[in-house]
Amino acid sequence: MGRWEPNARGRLAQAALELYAEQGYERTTVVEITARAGLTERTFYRHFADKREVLFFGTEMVKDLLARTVAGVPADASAMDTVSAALEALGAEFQENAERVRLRDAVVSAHAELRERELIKLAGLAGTMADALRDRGTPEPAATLAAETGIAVFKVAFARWISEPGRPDLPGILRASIAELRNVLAERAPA
Amino acid sequence: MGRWEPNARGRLAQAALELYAEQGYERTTVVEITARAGLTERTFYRHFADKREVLFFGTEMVKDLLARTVAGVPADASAMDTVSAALEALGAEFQENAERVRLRDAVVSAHAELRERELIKLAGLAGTMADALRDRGTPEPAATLAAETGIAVFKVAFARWISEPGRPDLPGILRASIAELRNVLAERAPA
DNA sequence: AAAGTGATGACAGGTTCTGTCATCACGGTA
DNA sequence: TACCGTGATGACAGAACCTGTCATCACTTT
Repeated sequence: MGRWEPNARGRLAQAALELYAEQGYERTTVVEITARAGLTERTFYRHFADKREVLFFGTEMVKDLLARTVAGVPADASAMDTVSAALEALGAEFQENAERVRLRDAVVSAHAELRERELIKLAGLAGTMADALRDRGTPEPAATLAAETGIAVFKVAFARWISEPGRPDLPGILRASIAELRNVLAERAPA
Repeated sequence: MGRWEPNARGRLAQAALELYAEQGYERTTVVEITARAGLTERTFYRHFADKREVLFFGTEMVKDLLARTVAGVPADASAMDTVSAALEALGAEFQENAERVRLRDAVVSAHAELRERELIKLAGLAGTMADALRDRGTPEPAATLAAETGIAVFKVAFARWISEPGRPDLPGILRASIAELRNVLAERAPA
């Protein structure tokens, strides 16, 4: 496997995250990243589609986690409870790598270009969950609604988790947010 | 007001939409757009922050519509019913300009870069609605949850509206989607 | 008529990203 | 041992995006 220095991809990702955090995303050039990783600009673009993607190549693993969790939920669970279980599993994983997740979020949140990429990745996660729900028998539009709503709740809960460093229970915040959403939707206009 | 040829901004936006539709977004250069509009590349970037933004400069008007509608809903309406009213107002406006909306959606949907921009604009709309809800007295996290969830439903309903050219009632699809979401959330796991 | 204002043109230059071909390390095969 | 194939990397050219800067032009104000 290893011919030159091993793990070129990982070295590029590490160097990029460091430089983006140290001096900002915009003021970091791809040439700087490759210099720190001991590679050339052209090689960067062989591993990552563009300068943003280097922060998002973990998305496939997240998709797998969500799809596997949805598939593993007992068949008699409701669509939204299934989505909830998947998001809580993701929340637990974030929890375990809190430091890295928070650093990465700080970098991404600081730049509109990176937030855009984050949002389309989140939309992809919703699509993955909707597919997994349909595989379990949830019909449309319920599957897509549950998945998209779940991602919307995740965004809100994640933001709360980030904003409160002393409150570490992301899965708990997720459960509470979904419960709160049920209340918001159950509230109807007075007669 | 008008010195040179009038409405440079509008001519640029029109030329861009035409070219993006005719030959694709990626294969259209900014120089081509400005040539069709009778201007120079530098002037394009004085009117629009980048090559994508030319398709999204109507967002401010949409924000105004949502904020005004939320502010105008009777004070005793629930948060989600208020969001619903705002989205239906936006849906009605889309309905009135169906042809342009559909053409623009076809262009945006065809390119990941443009979808990214669309998603961050939608996130901005959610923020605007959350602000307007807070101004009405809705507390957090209910305001943000209602706004984000509303946008999630809008995405689903809009996609359905686009996919069914013979079903023109976007406000109706929005109402139905929110009702469906209430059902999805009310469904609980069996004891 | 002169000065001021704001939009546009012209030009240089940095950065991102792609296409293309050469080079290198290693593994297999005779 | 010698040869060849494979896949990753280096080297280089170039298009397109985007920005900074200054000059120019049309129109307004005094």
